Order: sequence, then structure tokens, then C-alpha cells
Amino acid sequence: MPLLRLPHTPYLPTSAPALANLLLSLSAARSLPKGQQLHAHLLKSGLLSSPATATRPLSNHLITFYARCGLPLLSRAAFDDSPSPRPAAAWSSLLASLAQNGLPLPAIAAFRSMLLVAVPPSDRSLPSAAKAAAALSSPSLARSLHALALKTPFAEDVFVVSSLVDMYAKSALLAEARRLFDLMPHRNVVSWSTIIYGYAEAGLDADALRLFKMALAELEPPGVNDFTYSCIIRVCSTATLLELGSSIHAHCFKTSFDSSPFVGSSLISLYSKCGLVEEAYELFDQMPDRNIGAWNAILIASAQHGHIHVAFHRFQEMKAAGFSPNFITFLCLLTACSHAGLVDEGKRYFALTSEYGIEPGAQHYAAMVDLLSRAGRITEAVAFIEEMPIEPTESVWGALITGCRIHKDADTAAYAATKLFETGSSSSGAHMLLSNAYAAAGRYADAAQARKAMRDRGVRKETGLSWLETAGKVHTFVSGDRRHPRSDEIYAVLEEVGERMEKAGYVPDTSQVLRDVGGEEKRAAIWYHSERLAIGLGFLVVPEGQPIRVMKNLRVCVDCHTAIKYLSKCTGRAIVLRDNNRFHRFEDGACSCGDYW
DNA sequence: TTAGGGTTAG
Repeated sequence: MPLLRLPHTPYLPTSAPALANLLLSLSAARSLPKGQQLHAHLLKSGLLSSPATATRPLSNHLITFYARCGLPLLSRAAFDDSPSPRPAAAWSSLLASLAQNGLPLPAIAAFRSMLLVAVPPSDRSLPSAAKAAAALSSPSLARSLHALALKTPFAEDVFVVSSLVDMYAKSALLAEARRLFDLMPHRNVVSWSTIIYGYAEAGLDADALRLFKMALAELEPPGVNDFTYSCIIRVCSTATLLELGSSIHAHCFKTSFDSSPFVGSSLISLYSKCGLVEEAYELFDQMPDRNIGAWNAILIASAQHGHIHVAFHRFQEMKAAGFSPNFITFLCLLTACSHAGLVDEGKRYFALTSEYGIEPGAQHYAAMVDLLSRAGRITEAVAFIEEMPIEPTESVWGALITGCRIHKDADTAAYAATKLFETGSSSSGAHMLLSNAYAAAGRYADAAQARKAMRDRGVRKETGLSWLETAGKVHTFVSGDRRHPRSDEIYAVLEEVGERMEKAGYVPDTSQVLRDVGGEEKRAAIWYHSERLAIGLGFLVVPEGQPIRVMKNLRVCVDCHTAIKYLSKCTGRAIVLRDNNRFHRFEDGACSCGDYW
């Protein structure tokens, strides 16, 4: 680090290239005060426009210095200080600073100003403009920027086209993104990662995986990188593709990308989401380099698996390691508290956000409402919502309805549902939450009405699905499913165990069945819920001694939860069930969630 | 001076 004594220093270099180098090292060290003093000095001495290199005056280095310090407005001040007419490089630097630092609208405005003063768009300015457009997610802006790029000599430049692909993908124009990508004469690892990420974000897992395989085949060594890996591992974890994910893990190991904290974080998430929390812990403990994401990943892993005190302990360790908790860290902690019903701890963590300068977002409020209402403090939850400084979102009201269902408070549920619909939501979840809350309170007519309202609005209920992965194949079931080739065996084994369960004291709880029908019919309605069918297949195909791992897209119902406890007791099998919220590990008649979920 | 950006839950 060169020493710098400012402002009355005799030691400042006088040549422009040396001053440029000085700025470079100041930006690497994020040394803002010294950089600003240097800025003042350059202004006073009139050195600002001296060329540091053939194409870049010193003012450009200043713009970049402020960009690296995360201060786009000071970049703009430096730009404004530079004498007009500004060279194309000055515009590119300014655009990069605005686009990289979260100011997409000013970036687009600056791009327009650049065109107005007749500076032609280049391979340096177009990518930044596209990045800003991507952040704005505006299809019309995306199309016009693309049209503009086609008129330049850079329509096939790999930077320009990659940025346009990303822009289309983020503007809900994935098909356009793909068309552009397919036409690219030259694709590199960034282009591939961009399109894979686009498909992954859109939830098109199969396409993302196909593209990943194509990338492996097409790219010259060194091939894909840590970004591509973390992206595709995330696809495996949302789709709970454990076997595929593990084989990609092996690839990472061979290429040493597993030491990247980003790859490590997504692997932790993969193993945790697939139910292998011990593997997730081991991976974390062996990580050579941890970042905040890795800490958050391990926090959420322990929270999802009900290891609440592990999560709290990790939080202490994280702080001791010098990491400052962020927005997501607090979500992890509040989720952990919610899973265990720890209201006081949750309040403490919520209050702690301000100590770290974090403004709680809607998700934090939703987590608090979830915590309070699940714990039965419905009135307190309502009061909490009323005092929120921001507008309550769909998930805040949804959390309240869930709590109301558990505690059979149909009136508050109805109030929350009205509020929820006022937010303009049309998701099936909202209607189903309300309908279930009515059914739980025994108000079947209202429950039916809520479902009818949902149909009238043309909203379809999300189908409950459960699945089990075995020998690299995923078997999916819906309630009452008879499509599986081993269906007869599955039903037979469930019937057989069912008799033993009832002898052991299991009584079906049909209170969550919506229709007001007779007992036998209600029993049939729940006896073959999708998760039980998947577990039934598990009895047939998963070797003794290994846990049966089943995934479900919706929340597990009260009766299935009870039934699976009996299933584990009567068969001596461990059953791991992941619902849309958390993990349940059933063993010897008990569940790891402590019946609180 | 230019493109992808990772962890929450959904």
C-alpha cells in the first residue's frame, strides 16, 4: 500500500498513470477519505482530464473508484466534474457504476443522455445498459435495447449478447432469451450460466438440467465454474434430486470447486433439503472458507430439522467469527423460533435487527405473526399486524390464518382472509387456508362456501403431491392414487399395518376433512393421502435399517402426522417427511417436531 | 470502463 499524505503532501505522484495506480490501490482498500482528498486535489490542479492511458483520462479512474466503493452518486459527481465533451469511456464507466450499484433508472437515463450527445453505444456501454434494464424487468425496454444493439457492430459480441440474454430472462421473456442464446456464434461459461440461471429461476428444473449437461459437453476446459455449479445444485435441492445432486457434488470435488463458499452453501442446502442434515453439518464443519451465505445455510438447515438450539449456538459462533447477521440471518432465526414455538426468543431476535441496522421486511413480520399465532397468541398477532410500519403482505395475513386454523379461531381467520383478498391475491393457498380454518372450527358450510368462492374466481387448488426417490427414479403420488405399477402391494401393506396401528391405539382424526360426510367416508378420504402412499412404497423398496425419505409439496395434515407416528412405531422404520415448511423425522412413535408445526 | 452472482421460502 503506497503511503499518502494529504492534503499538503509533497509525496503525491505527479504523472497521470501513477495517480491512476494510486486510485486503483485506494479502491482495493476501500479507502474513501483518501480517495476523496485525491479527487479534490485533481480538481484543483486541473489534472482530471490528463490521460492516464491512451483511452482513459484520470476522471475515469475516479468514477471507477467510487463505483468500487459502492457510491454511484459520487461516480456521477466525478463524471460531472470531468470536462465536456466526455469520451465514450467516461460514459461507460458511469453506466457501469450506476448499474452495478442498484440505480437502474439513473443508469438508463444516463444511457439516453449518452445517445443524445451522439456517443454511439459500444460493447462497453451496452452490457451495463442491459444490466440496468434487467433490474427494471420491463419487456418493452428489453425489446428496444435489443433492437438498438442489433444496429451496432457489437450484435454478436459475447458480452453484449450474454447481457441481453440475462435481460430477457429477467424481464419474463425467457423464450426470447433462449432464442438469442441459441443464435450466439460464441458462448462462454458466463453465457451458459446466464441461461441456466434463467431457467432455474423460472422453476423449469428439467430444462436447466438439460442445459447444464449441454454446457459440460460444449465448453472447452476448464468448463463450467463455481457459479454454474452452485446454480445447478440449487436446482437439485429445490427438486430434491439427491442422487443427481450428489453426483454433481462429486464433479465439484474433482474440480476443487467444492472449496468455494458458494458451492459449499448450496451443497449444505441440498443435503439439508433432502433430509440428510448430518451430511450438511459435516460439510459446513469442513468448509475451508465460509461466507455469510454459508452461515445462513447452516442456520436454516438446523431450523428446518428442528435443531433449534444448534441454530442458536451457530448464531453465536457466527458472530464470534466476525460475521454480521444480515436480512436472511434473521429470517432463519425467526423461522427457527417459530418451529419451536419460542415466542420470547423470537421477540428478542426481532428486536435485535435494529442493532445490526437491518430494517425488518414483510417476511420478518410474517415470521413474527406466524410465531405468535401458532403459539395461540392470536390477539397479540392481530395487534402486531396493526402496528406494522409497512403494509401487511399476503404472507403476513396467510400466517395469521394458519394460526387461526390451528387454534380454531374461525372469526379472526375470516377477518384475515378479507384483508388478504384486499391485497389483490388470487392464490389458491389463501382460499384453502380459509376453508381449512372453517373446517377446523366445525363450520362446514362456511368451508364449502370458501371453496366455492375459490372456484368462482377461477382459482385452482394446488394438488397435494408426495414423492420418493429410489434408484435414481422419482415416484410421485396424489391422494388415492392407483397409477403406480405396485399399487396393489402398496395398498395391501398400508391395510396390514393399519390394523396393527388401530390395535396400538390409533384413532383417525377426521376434523380436517372438509365435507360433512359420514365417518367411514372421511376415513377413506384421509387413509390414502399421498404421503401415506409414498411411505407405503418406501416399505417395499427402501432396505430395512435405512430411513424412508418422502417429500410433500403441501403441509402435512394433522391426521397423517399422527398416523405416521404410529406407522413408525408399528414397523420399526424411521420415516423422514419433508413438507412445504420443514422436516419431520418419525421414529418409534414420536416426531422430531415435537408435534409443533 | 463491459455480461452471469450464489444462502431464506416460495
